[in-house]
Amino acid sequence: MTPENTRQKGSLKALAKELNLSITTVSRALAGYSDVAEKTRLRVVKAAADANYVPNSAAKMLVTGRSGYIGLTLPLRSEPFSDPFLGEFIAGLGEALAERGQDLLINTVAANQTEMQVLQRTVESGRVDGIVLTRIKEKDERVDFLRKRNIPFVTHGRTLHDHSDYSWIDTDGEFAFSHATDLLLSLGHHRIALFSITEHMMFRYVRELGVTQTLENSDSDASVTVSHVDRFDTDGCFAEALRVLRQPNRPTAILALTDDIALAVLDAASELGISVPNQLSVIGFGNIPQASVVPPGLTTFDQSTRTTAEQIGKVLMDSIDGKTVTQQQLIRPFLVSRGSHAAAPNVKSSA
Amino acid sequence: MTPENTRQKGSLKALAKELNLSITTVSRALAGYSDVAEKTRLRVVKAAADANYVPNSAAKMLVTGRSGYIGLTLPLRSEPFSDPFLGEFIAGLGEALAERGQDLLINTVAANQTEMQVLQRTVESGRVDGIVLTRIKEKDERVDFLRKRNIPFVTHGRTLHDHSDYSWIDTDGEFAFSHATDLLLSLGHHRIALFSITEHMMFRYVRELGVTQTLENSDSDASVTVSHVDRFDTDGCFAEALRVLRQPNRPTAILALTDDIALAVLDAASELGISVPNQLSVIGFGNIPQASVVPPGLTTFDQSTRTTAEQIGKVLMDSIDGKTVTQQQLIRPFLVSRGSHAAAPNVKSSA
DNA sequence: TTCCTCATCCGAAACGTTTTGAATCCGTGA
DNA sequence: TCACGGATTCAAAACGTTTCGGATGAGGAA
Repeated sequence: MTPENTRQKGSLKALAKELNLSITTVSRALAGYSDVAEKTRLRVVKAAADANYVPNSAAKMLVTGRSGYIGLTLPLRSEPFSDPFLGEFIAGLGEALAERGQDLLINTVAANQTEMQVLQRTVESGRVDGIVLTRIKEKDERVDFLRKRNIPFVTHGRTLHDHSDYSWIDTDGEFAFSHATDLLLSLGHHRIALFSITEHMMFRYVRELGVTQTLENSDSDASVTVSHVDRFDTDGCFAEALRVLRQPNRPTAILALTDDIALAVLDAASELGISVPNQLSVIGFGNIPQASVVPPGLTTFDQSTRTTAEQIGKVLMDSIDGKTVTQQQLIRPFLVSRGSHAAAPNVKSSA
Repeated sequence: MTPENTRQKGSLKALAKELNLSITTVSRALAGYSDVAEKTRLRVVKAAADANYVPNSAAKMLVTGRSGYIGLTLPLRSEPFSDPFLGEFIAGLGEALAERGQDLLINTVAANQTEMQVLQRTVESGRVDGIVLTRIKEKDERVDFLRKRNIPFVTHGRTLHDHSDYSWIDTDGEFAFSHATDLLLSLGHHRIALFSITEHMMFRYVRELGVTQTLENSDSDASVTVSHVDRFDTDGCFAEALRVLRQPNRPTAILALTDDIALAVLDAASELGISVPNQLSVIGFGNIPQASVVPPGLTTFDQSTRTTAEQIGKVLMDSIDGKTVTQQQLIRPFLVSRGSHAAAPNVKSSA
């Protein structure tokens, strides 16, 4: 049905010759400059459409110095396989970029190189107009590099110090875990366990802070014990949960830094015949797909990954366009209340 | 610690001047040609490393005609949000490409354009050396376009007709559903319902085929009724499941074309107080994260998305290198046997 | 000495755009 | 008739590579 006009050799030159015009004029006509007569502009546009003309990306890039690409480096393969976060994130990002005509360039680091090398090559080769960084560590050399290199970038998450002079979007983990702690306290829980992670990620820091600060500021005599587990090691999480739950004075509530960990905790509870939420409350973070179907339903926080990614895309676009100075945003996750939390057992003992 | 040599103005020209050599020689030295003296080669390589030189991507692209990018167009936003498939797929693909130094270029289609337009622009602008296509329809114009355009591409899935002259990797859905049907028959099920989808995707066709063919070829008098639902419309799936399960002679087993649908079916069964697997067997496809935690555990097929994506990457690389003719592969999913299937109730009635 | 070969290096073209600064054309007012 | 100005158009440079076809120089054979 459609013309199916399959060009092979595309170029302004060919178009120009066909139209008896100079390359300059054709180029400017297509770009919509006002110094080309309306009549010829129409001629050119029509011919271009007929010839199925699309400007060569490399040539344009070379002369304008802009590629139209945003760089994102993929997590290393050591990271977990089934990560719903990644798909969501990319989808959200892609959408924000598409509106402005940018595309997303994804680099995976090969076996024989480091993420920093990939990042450096990507930036120095002029492949990208901007960079998105995820999984920010408390101290992150990638941030230092990009800052020094003076290329637009936005991070998902932030470093512990010196995060005032670059743009970032972060999930307000402190708020979430503070909220969760308050919730547990109000339900009469006194012995709380926090399952945190071993990695030095910034989000670990703020989430732990949310718990400890809230506890300190409360007039409750509740206490929290912290475990540090490898969040990608399900067996390890499970084992630690078993250990904690077998203690004589076991906690009545467990806060898990991620839903994956919460899942392992639920498993362990089930293994030990501990009923959730009657004998144990569990609250996670992330609202992964499993959360809604695992019995009795995991109470957790939704971090609206997609929205966050869209925000990141927008801020980055602004930054590339030179429109704004640095922007920083803390996005509040919201509690998804399901069946895994309840009032503490033995409520009688509440002062 | 590191030199932190922040170049701003990179170019062969600068390097050449610094070394008192011609641009040609520097270029050829870095490329490892044999017509540059070993001694100067070492000098050049050292200087390049010191200067932190990375060749400009656009310039290279322009002259070589190769970008080093593989194109992947993202599903439209109408698709479901939480799709673990996408992340897996991109991760697998990225990994295969990284080994050969290719990167992944992701295009999202904006609101005012079609996927075909995006694809065409991407190809015609010379942005990519090859294309990966997913979600193949029974008849797919994208395949036709790429074939005509004569650019390397590999599809995940295949079209119904004429799929012999291009490269594809597909999941053997026919095998899986044939297997599942056999399994149900051997467990004594006579009334089977198949929950299929409304879209005209190629995978629908082959999965349905697996069921019907197996049934025809068996000497059982079992029958199958087919429902067509919108797989992204959870409520619709649920409603249809309710309808089917409320029938006087309701099926004793349900095959769901995807795990999402299976989840809705499990929900409906639970709503009606029908016990799975005692009164109803349910088998899905995809092995999404929920499958392992939803009670009583969803029996389903794992399609090893990551491996598939890696294969696609490899085949595409071969194709770009001109190494091979078309390659086609059917990857067998494997059954993940969990708690949602069992022998049919009323086994006495087996002839 | 002269010529040839080999090793090494280099100038210039080419890739397909965008953009600058100038050229051309036309009508109008003097 | 001539100069001027505005509206159009264009030639050429530039972006940073790769590569083709020599150029240069040294050493050895005739």
